[in-house]
Amino acid sequence: MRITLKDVAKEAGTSVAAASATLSGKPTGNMRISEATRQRVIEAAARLGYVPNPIARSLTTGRTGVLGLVFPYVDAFVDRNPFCSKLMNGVFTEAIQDSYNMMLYTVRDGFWAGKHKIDPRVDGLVLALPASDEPLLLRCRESNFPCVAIVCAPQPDPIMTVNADDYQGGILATKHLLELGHKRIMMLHGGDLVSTNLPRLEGYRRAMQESGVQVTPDLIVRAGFDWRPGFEAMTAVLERPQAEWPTAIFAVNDLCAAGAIRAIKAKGLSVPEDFAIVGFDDTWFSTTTQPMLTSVRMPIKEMGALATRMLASEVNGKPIEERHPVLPVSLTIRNSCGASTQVPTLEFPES
Amino acid sequence: MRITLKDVAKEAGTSVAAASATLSGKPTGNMRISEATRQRVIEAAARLGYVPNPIARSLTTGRTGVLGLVFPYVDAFVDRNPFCSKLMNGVFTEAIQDSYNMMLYTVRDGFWAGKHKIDPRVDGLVLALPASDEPLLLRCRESNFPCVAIVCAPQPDPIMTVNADDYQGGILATKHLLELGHKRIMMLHGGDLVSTNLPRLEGYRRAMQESGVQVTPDLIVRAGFDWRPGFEAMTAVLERPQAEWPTAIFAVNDLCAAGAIRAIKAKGLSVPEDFAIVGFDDTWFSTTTQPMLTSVRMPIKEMGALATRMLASEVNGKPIEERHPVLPVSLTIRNSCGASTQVPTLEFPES
DNA sequence: TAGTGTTGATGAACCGCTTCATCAGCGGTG
DNA sequence: CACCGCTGATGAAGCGGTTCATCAACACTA
Repeated sequence: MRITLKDVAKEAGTSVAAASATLSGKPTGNMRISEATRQRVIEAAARLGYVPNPIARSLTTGRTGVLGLVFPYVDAFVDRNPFCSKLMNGVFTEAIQDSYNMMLYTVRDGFWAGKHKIDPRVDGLVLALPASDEPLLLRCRESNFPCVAIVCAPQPDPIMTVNADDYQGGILATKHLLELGHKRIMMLHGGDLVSTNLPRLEGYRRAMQESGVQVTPDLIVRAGFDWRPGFEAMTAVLERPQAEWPTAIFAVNDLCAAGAIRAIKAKGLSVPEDFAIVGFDDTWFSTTTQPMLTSVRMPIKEMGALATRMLASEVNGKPIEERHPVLPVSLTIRNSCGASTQVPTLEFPES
Repeated sequence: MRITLKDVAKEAGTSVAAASATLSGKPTGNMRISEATRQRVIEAAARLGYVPNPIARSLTTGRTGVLGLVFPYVDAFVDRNPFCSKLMNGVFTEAIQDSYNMMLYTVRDGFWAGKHKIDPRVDGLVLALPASDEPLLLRCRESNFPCVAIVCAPQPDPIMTVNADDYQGGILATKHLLELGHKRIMMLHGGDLVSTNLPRLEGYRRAMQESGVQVTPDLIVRAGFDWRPGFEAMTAVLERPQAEWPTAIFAVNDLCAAGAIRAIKAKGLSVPEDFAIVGFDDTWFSTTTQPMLTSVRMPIKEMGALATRMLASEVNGKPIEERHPVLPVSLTIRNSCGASTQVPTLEFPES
């Protein structure tokens, strides 16, 4: 049988109320506890090995000390995209720091969106939903439920958002290729269902335009955020007359870039000799391709951590300086573009 | 304000008890509800948009409908080992199937083991702890808390376990190399803190012995379950006189194998020409190395799913046929051993 | 002495749901 | 008619905490 607060009170010779007040730490209202009683309660609790029941506590307080993390259910994402684990790592680490537990949800078959309401067992939600039209997002807004969305573009209040500067990332990647002398730079983009796609594409366009390089429609090729679409799109490109080939490629993410590299190799061509290529995300994965990927680095773990911290603040009623931070990105130069800078040929996938 | 059961009862013109009985689905005890009342309650609930409060429900029933998944907090594991995400995927998918939610925990700095008791907000735990001396395991045993441990070697009841046949895996890997004509086969093992290490090592020994090949101590080299230890161990080996080099390597997992491959390439040597190499796990990661890894395939996702299913059964008091299943492994042949069989040179990392 | 404050503590209500013991009503039996 | 058994439903007691209103006791002031 579980030890309850009543047991502790009896053991300490006090009332349940007094025991509650001392053990929950905050003598609320006009509740005052003398040092003597406090000690007796604490000792009694220790003697009995008392552990408060968080469920009972939640019922009255309306708070659970649990945050939810919501993922889309896409195998490619959960199972095989290091972006996901890194994000989770960030969320998790911060949650522990803030003494929160994490509940995990996936949006699948309308699991969350349709049949289910927001789970009252969590105080708030971190939404890692790549699309901004996800019904769950709307529901959070309507019911004014504390939540912060990662990588789904800035949203109107009260939803908080955390994003990386995808637009700047697109510019960085493209400029790098331009500076290496490329003109025919192709973008393998991810389609408009994922909201980070657009700013990356716009960054690309902007950089091209600034350099006075024409962006013809054949340079904008639809691929996707995974390996296979990258492979297939690139394969299709290589079936064009050689004169129409690009000399450089900006892929919407690293998996896509890796797929493209495979397609190139499958044709007996090579990177960076025949095609320079830049990816996006720069997780440990970028160091596993051959050659290692030059990639736009997003502070993924930090984004997860920041989102969680913001959520914890919101839940605790603390003010939040910036409700829609956009984190800076940078370019990690490796070997997939043949840049003249000195780059490591041996780098460990640390994270 | 939340709609409560009382509201529904009032709206339907019945008692709270009747409303509860119909909505929770199981007219318990001698509770009987007429079809008419049942309908009225259901309609009232729908009209009001009633959603039961799982916290209140848990308080009385003692059940939460939540399972916990516990990971060790090792960056290499959570962040960068596809084994982890795949396992999580399996656990998750099955949990949803069984209408359970998942809570995630990590064991870090004695977070769980020391200061905290078992969280009563979960009905059971899936423990993905690589070591079998984890205090949390003991605590579960003592308190007879429903739990199933994955990859930490079969445990005495009441703890359930799910394992892959690591021993057989060791045999398969080693035999493959033996059949390719190798004699000097080295094992890069992972040290004895991780419990899957030993059976894999023993499988290796067994296969060697069965073929009458001597296992000298220099063939058993301590590496680890990650990239870097694989790299460093192999680098050290390559500093031995060439005559003492092995011709083939069995690495304790794929990350370790990948590290070894890097070490080999760093010396200007190549795989499989100079060294044949077999890994262990066979996640999508195995197809990203150059050459692609021949690897022992564990049914990781299935293990996660099975563990979860077993746990759900246990929690529901259903009988469990096999409390300590050991799942079969197989060998996936790719290009890292120069096997003569026809192997794909282009394979997508599906999972 | 009566009135006012302050400190320390308590009983009981409450959170929203489940469940047990009880009961009204009613038709069927002896 | 008295009794029984069944159906359908209800009130109230929990579950284990938190919190509010109340209060005893004891100064301290006027």
